[in-house]
Order: sequence, then structure tokens, then C-alpha cells
Amino acid sequence: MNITKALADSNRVRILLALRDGELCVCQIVEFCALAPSTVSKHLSILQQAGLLESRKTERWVYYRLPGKESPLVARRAIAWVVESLQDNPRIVEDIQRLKRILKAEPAQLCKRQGQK
Amino acid sequence: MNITKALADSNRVRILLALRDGELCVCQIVEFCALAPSTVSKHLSILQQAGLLESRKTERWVYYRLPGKESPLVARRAIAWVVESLQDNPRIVEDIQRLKRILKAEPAQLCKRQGQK
DNA sequence: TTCTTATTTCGTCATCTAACGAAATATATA
DNA sequence: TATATATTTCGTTAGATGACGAAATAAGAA
Repeated sequence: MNITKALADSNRVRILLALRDGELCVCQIVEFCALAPSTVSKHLSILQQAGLLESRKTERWVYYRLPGKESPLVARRAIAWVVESLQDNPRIVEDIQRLKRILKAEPAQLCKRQGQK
Repeated sequence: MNITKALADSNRVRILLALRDGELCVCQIVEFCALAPSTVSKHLSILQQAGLLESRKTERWVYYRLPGKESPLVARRAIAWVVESLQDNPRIVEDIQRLKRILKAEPAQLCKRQGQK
């Protein structure tokens, strides 16, 4: 099934957990993952295809978020399982810390235009 | 993580659901999957490695089963999710029907020695 | 012991996948 | 208009994965 394949890559799982506290735009996720934008874009598309992410576009930026209460239960349960299973994982805990730093320290660095607003 | 990778292959997921009603020996799983024994053995080992299966050996036969209540919660939740998500899936429903036929029709055909007992 | 059966391990091959950079697309600014 | 920024699409490549058959291992039965 789509969902299990989407969850089989660790970078994709990390992205899901990074979105736990709210949406992020692609440049922020790219910075978080430390991967090429094209690679991240592909990961995001696989997650969205599986119903594990939703997105909205504003001006030049695309924001991704976890599916809301209207979304299919299968996907939401999968995410719930991932979050419960991994939120105490050392790697993930460190990820979240680092994400907070990224968001605080350099909002203007990531999306250049966005920072100026 | 191990579990998500183990769930990423559809034959492995089918095996998990086939074990929902109780343990099966490898020959029965081989028949069910219609794959080479070596392939099935590898799948079973991956599932067991991930904590999604347990096994016991009796005489010449190895029986695999879903993890019991003593087993780690993470694995049991993953299986619960898989079962809930897929038990109504047409392919899986057909799988279970076919499994029942396999178990009834040719117990002696599968494991030759076992059938004679 | 030798033979049969059940399962696993190993080596090989074809296919899948994640990574990248280059180019295409979209949108806003100069 | 041209330029800059943000994201996606495409083509390529290295490495992972699933399939098989042959051989190894385990455990009775002849």
C-alpha cells in the first residue's frame, strides 16, 4: 500500500514528525532535511500522494502540513502511530530541537523574500 | 525504522494478515504466497527482525505467529493498524478465503510428513 | 548410515529507489 | 520587459531490494 511505502524512508518519517507542531514551507523543510530541494520535493510528493500530507500555496511558497480531521482515518491513524512510536526517539528529539533553532535563527536566510516581509 | 521497512512490501503485509487467525508453518505460508521457499523465508526473517512475528520450532517445522501481549507495544500497534486498515481490502479478503481453502483441502500435500500424522 | 523433508543461507540478476544537478515552471519584484 | 526566488520535473547514477535456484543445515525416518 501507498502509506507503508511512504513510511519506509527515514527522511520522510522525519519530515512527518517535523510537521507535528504546524505547517512549514518547502524551504524550511529543505533546510531541516539538509537535502537537495529536488529530493525534498519528491519526498513531499510521495507523502502527499499517500495522503500523509496536505499542502497549500501562497504567493511563491508551498506549505505542507499533516492531514486534518476531515482527512481519511487510515492516514491519520498511521501518523498517530508514527508519532507515538518515535517521538521519544533520540534522533527525532534532536531533530525537533534543531528545527526550532532553524525557525528562530534564520527566518530571513531560508526564504529570502519571505524574511523581508 | 525496521517496522516501516518491513511493512513496505505487499507480500509481507499479506503474510501478516494471513496469520491473523493463528500460526502457520512455513510450508503453508509458501503455498499461500506462491513464492519460492527461499523468498518466503527471507520475508519471514525480515518480519521477525522487526518484531512483527514470532516463531517456534517443532520437529522439522517452524511455525510463525503474530506477536502476543508480552511483545513490545510498538509492534503490536503497527499490526493493529495494518489489520484495521486492510482487513476489508478486496485482495486481502480473497487472500483469506484462499488460505482457508489451502488449509482445508491439502494439509497432506503441503508438508508431506505432517500430513501423514 | 543414507534418504527424505523442511527451512535457511548464499550468490546472482533484474528492478526499484533515493540522491543529485540541470532545466522547466510559477510568481513576485525591479 | 527582464530578473530573482521558490518549487517541481526530468534524466542520470549508485546503491538497495525482491526474486530465484543451488547449496547448506536441521531433523526425522528407512
